[in-house]
Amino acid sequence: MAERGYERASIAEIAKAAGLSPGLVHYHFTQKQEVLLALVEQLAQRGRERVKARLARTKGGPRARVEAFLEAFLATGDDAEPEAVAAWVTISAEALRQPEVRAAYDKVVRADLAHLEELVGEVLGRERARAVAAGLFATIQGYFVLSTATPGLIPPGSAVGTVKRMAAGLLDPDGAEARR
Amino acid sequence: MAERGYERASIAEIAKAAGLSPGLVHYHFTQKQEVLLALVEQLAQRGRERVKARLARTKGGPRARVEAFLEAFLATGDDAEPEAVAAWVTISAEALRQPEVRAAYDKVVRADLAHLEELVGEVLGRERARAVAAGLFATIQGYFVLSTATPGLIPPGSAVGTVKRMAAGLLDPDGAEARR
Amino acid sequence: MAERGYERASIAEIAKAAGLSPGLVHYHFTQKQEVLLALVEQLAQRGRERVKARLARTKGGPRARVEAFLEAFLATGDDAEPEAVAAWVTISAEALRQPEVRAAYDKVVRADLAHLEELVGEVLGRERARAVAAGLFATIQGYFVLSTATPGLIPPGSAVGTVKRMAAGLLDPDGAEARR
Amino acid sequence: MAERGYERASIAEIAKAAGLSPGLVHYHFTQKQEVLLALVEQLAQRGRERVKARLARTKGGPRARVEAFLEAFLATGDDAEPEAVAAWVTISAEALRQPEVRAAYDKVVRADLAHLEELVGEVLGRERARAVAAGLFATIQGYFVLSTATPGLIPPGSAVGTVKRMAAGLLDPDGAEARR
DNA sequence: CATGAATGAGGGTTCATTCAT
DNA sequence: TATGAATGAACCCTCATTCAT
Repeated sequence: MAERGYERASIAEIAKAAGLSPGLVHYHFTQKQEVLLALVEQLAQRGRERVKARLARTKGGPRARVEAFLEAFLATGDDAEPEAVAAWVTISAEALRQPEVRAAYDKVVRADLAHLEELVGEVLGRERARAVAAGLFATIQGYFVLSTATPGLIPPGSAVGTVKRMAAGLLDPDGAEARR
Repeated sequence: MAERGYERASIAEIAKAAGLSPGLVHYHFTQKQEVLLALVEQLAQRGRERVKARLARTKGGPRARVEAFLEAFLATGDDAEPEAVAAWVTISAEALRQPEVRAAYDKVVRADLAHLEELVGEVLGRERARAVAAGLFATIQGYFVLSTATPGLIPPGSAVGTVKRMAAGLLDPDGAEARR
Repeated sequence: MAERGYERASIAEIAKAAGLSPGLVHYHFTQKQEVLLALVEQLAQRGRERVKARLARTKGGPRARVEAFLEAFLATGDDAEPEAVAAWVTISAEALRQPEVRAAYDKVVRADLAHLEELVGEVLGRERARAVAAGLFATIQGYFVLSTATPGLIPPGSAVGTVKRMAAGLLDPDGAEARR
Repeated sequence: MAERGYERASIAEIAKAAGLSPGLVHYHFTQKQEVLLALVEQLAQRGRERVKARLARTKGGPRARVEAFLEAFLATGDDAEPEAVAAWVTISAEALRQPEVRAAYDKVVRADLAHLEELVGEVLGRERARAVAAGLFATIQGYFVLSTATPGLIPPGSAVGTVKRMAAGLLDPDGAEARR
């Protein structure tokens, strides 16, 4: 599904790639959609682990923790998973049409966003945390889309740095805005 | 295609919605894909006009012009076009798989991004403008995705304000970062 | 469908028998079920014509008209249509499960039964006509089933005569019962 | 099978309803068809018992015994088994296509019919008994079909009475016909 | 420029049946 | 006896595309 998209990934091909017979796929998954839902869960799980791992080795304060979260999604190192990113973009597109996919996607996004909001909340007051977290999260999603759909457009390696500067600006209590 | 997605939007249904016969659609478009490519062009055109209109009525300096650009994509007023946003998200997902769509998408994104980069360049030096513009553009794309795939998640009306604050932070010469 | 039954009559086979491509069958019939519904209509039409024709050439009184109706369904002559009978039995079985088929079947049966009831009503009072007509109609249906499912069981040619005697008994005002 | 029809009653579902595993069903029945054949036997057995029970408590003469037989199949009381009737209609439809089912169905019908013929033979001479019994049996089958496929059409409770009057007419030695 | 019937490949899904355990 | 994963054929249905008119 990451390679071909949801519709063009046929059950027959999925089965073949997994070394299964087409019938067996339907023995384990009632519908094709459930394969996608399972993928959502898998990616969500992997994402949570990445965040957890990054936070675990973060020594700094609240700001550093927010940055660790952003790095977990955007760092381009050995652990970058371009296929997972492509899968995630595919899922978000399917979430527009399939209610069940939307529900699963929504749940994952809410959980991640809640986590980021919590981290942001340690720096800012709660009232602004929601919008700030949502903005940073949107930036992550946007980088996902652009990095897969228009490869080469984003200056390589710039994503993490840029989003961190965005975070810095948003988390700055007396804001750049104030100084204008 | 905005409603059903590319694959599920059948030529027959498209024709019906347009008051045409299926055969006539193929008289004007060699392949189904061309309908999508035409949609890309249409949306791009509309987007350019929105930006142009916003910039035309902007009185402020360079910073205000950057903000006008951001507003053109994210302002939630009478001229909001949720269906166009859904179409755009669909297009970006198709760009992952179909080379021709990718090319068209890429072209549009590059043009828009170049425009934003130019506006940003009036504030910052050229060297940082690219990454900053890319970051802000990614945020816009991300808001597009989240607003259509998880409606209700983004605090209503917060997008423009948040992205403006992000811009302010990024455009601030001695940056919040510097003060840390 | 008359030959193989509803489930085992595949669209591919139906198409082939009709000299059509499978896709074309679905161009004219939304679902396989609609083919069956069309068959119901066709059989009903043919049935009505048979009754009409028999009644047209009947010279006798009300009793003869009832008998003409019965003959239209059970006479075993040149115009016997064993395949139509098999189709009708198949339809009645499908009517048990498929609501749409049931509705179509019900409509046809009600119309035929109403006609018979009217004919019977000319002999008996209205109040008993319903039950008598229903009984004779049931006998017709039963002969249909038995003649196709257990060929050779029914003494050849006995159906019409027997059901006419049944009718005579039921239509007899002072009934055989009375004399017991 | 009574609920869904033969084809749509999957082994998996049958197994589940019986609290068995699909594999075990095939341990006891070589083919799915055998499940249907077993059902035929079961229904036949139950039918024979019903007739036997009715005859056992019948005090009257030959005519009463014929009526007892008819009541065994059509009486609508506490012991009515609509599901069994639906099953029987299903079986008769399958008998049209599957030779083995036809054989089983044929055997059961012949046995029942022979019994009825015997009872009728005690009133009439042997030579007419066959056709009369077949007619009455056909009526029973027809009521089965109509009562399940078009519920509400047959005046409730009218079946037994009507078929008894039919029997009376047929069994009347100097027949209604004679008096016409 | 326009219609809409026609094609045929391909996809999701079901399911009787098998079989290792 | 019993399980339930596994198979693979078959089926209904969809749909982009073609084409005679």
